[in-house]
Amino acid sequence: MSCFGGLMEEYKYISIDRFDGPNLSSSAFFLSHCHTDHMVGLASSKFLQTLESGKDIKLYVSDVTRGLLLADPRYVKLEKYIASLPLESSTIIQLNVEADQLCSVAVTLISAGHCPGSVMFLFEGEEGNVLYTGDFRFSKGTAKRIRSLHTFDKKKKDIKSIYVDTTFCTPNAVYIPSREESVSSLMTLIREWLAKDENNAIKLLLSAKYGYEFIFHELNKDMNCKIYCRRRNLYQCLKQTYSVLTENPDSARIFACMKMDKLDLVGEHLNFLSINLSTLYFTDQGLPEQICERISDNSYRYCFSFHSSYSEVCDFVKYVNPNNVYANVIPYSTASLEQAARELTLKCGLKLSANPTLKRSKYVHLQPGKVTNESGICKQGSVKRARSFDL
DNA sequence: GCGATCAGCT
DNA sequence: CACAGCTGATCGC
Repeated sequence: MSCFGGLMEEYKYISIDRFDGPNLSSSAFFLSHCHTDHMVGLASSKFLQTLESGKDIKLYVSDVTRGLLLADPRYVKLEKYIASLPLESSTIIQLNVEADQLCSVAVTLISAGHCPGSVMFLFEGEEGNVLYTGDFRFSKGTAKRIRSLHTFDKKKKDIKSIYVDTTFCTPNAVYIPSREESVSSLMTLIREWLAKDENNAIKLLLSAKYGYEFIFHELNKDMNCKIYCRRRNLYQCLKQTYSVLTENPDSARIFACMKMDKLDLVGEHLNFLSINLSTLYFTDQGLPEQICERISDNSYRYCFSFHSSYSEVCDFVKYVNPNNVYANVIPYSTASLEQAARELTLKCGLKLSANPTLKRSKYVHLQPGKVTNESGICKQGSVKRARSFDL
């Protein structure tokens, strides 16, 4: 769950993944992907007023994110102000920072492998090269294949700061099965259950709106059937996914449902096997290859993650070799963003630059959805100060 | 009656 | 179990 407050130490005139409070003074906005903890304030009238101020303020997103936003009535009114940027190609953005002060920054979108449309943002300009990862899932070795992290002569770019998805930066999540491993095992179970009886059906319990599309596609290929999804209409911009889903429960044997959705209307005559897709927290005693857990005869829990494991995050951060590391997420069993950044830094064996300005950081990182006043104080008193770790 | 916000739940 | 999101209550306009 993102705790990023929206503002970075560098490029203070832009906001990313937060659209409320102090962020409303920003001159440009970036949305990394369509999960609600990254969209706080996006549907608010205050944010719309900011865009309508006539200062040419835009919301920059990937093409797919734009399509997903516009499929949701809450965001249609933002349409005029949404600018989609291409992947892996640097775009120079001019910004009206103050009344007569122009600033420019080059931004590159990097596909983040978290959910449809998800991207990282690489900013390059006077404040140095800064990488905001958003949420991501990269397997080991992905970083060296990302062109925009390299110069034309294939040398690594110098990265001043990285703002990292530290969701699973905890010793319990050093290893998480790949999506392929998860889905392959999942399909065996589903195949067997469906073959047993023609009234047998599958209920996939999901906890996020987007991020499970890989499963839908693999199941569709393997079982040659469409997957029921109440929210199929949100996928209109993704023809492939749209085509493997159905809104008609009568024709389906596999039902993808949000955990809190009431499914009472669907398939009363069917004999359901429930599969809860969640990311297990692997304990020190747990077997790393453990993917599923049987809860009862007709209920399983399966590990499926759209965030990188701790070792995948380390592999990426080591490769990028930044001077400063900031955490965007407080991992389970970790006290603070600072601790998360410190531990990640140590684990990656990074040598950080001593930068005195960072010690005076006033940039608050917030718990999502808890802003109650203009000064950005959380209701629960959980204001987090962002700071990189100086060795 | 509407939108915004929040507690509670999964 | 903890990846994020929905429902329903309440408040203010």
